[in-house]
Amino acid sequence: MSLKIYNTLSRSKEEFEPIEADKVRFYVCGPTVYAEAHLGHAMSALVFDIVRRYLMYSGYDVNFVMNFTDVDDKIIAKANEIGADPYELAEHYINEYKRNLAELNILPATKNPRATEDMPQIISMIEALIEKGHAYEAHGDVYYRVESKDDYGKLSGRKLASMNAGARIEVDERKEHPMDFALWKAAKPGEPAWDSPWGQGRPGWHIECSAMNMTHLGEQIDIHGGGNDLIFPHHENEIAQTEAVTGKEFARVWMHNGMMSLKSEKMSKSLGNMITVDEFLADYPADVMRLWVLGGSYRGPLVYSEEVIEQTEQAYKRLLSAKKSALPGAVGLQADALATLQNEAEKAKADFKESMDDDFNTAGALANLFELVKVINLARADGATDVQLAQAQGVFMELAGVLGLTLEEKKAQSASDADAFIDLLVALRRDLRAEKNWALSDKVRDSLKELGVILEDSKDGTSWSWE
RNA sequence: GGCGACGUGGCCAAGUGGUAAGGCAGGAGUCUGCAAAACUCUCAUCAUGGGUUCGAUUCCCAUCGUCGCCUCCA
Repeated sequence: MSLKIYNTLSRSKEEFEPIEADKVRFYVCGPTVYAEAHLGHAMSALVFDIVRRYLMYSGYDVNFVMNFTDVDDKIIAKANEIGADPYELAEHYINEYKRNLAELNILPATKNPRATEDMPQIISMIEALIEKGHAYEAHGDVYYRVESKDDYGKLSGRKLASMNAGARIEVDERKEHPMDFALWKAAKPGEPAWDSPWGQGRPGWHIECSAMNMTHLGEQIDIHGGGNDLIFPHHENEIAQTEAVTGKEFARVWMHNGMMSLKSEKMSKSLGNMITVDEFLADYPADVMRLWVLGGSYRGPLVYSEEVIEQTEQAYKRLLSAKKSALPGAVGLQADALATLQNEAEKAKADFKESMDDDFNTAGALANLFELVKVINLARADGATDVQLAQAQGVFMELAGVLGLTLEEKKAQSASDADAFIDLLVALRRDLRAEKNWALSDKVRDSLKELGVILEDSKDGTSWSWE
């Protein structure tokens, strides 16, 4: 079995073959940092984290670069609005973003380049484009000439002619063609600006990604990812610029995640219908967010609703059940039953890989994981000992880890302090139960539940856990 | 208007030319003082209408519906 990935460029699944064997050059478009990260950002980041983890699991050495757009109209506008320095504003949100990623158990990028830190490369790339006739200067601005290459539009499947017809944007007269886009914008008074051959100014949005790609990964990369809202114009323009400069194919595979929506409307900063990552994580473990994303197809939309999140939370609890220890009085499995358990675990692993190899079919992989949960729980119910469960549970945790699930149950702040008292209550309750004082023993159980401690009785004793 | 995606049980969601994974919820059991957990059993004919085929949910066409992009956006 080999990995197949859906390539937006060809609109089909293709066998994945990196440029250099065993190495993957992976670039993902990060956010423009002027506001808190919302669940849509989290979805995208999780999708590519899962892709990256699976590539690593498959033996690839992954060089994962995600940029931050830290100079842009929105950042400047927001900074002016609140009277802050644009650079510091960006700095603030970059740190917040990184904190959110860490909380979501997303592996840190190999590199997080920022537009403002690669200015010389951006400028020299624009110079190269002008030199080759793909760009032109006009009053301190520099525009990319979309008609200079005849494959413009190949990613998004658009033809210049048809776009022209529907253009409702006011056409800037300095442009040769309405679709020409800015590589460099002349500075207006008070805006952050850098020196350039065309005067003071700042880079356009698309060129920074091209320049950062080239600087940090090289002229050609294996995978370029981002939200599907970036296909046009952002990624289309990135391809145009980069290929115009290098004359080589830019990215082998273009991956795009679907959008998150809230009540049938795309969640976005500009629409204001967003739930921030912090808001979500205040109520649910990071694993629930990840599990929710894993439950669907990364290319499709994800619709937020309380009901779905609660369902996901229940599913999460079921996943957790596989980790539990053997029952107190476990007598051990017969040899054939143990063999079945281990075979099933290996089968789950093989099925899991097969699912993931098919364009990261996480919903299928998750189903394979749940099948393993069932097998483990069944073995435990049949009396398997901890030692006998270990192999299957090891496979289970390995696969969960590939998906980035930690399955760590959250502990109360002062867990270590409380433990002794809870143990004491459980011991007292055992005596109450021995005396068949059900009223009091139930009261202890109910009261502890209100404090977030779950008691579970079995004929061999009582176990407890934090909710 | 142009380009694209999608429409599977109450909810979420895989998948296949030969009658449909998994999760949540529901129903019935086992276990238990009770509860919880776990386990067992149970719950769909795949938007609609045509067509191709021995046979389609899966291929083609049309219709309806939902969503995304075409402007900043993960």
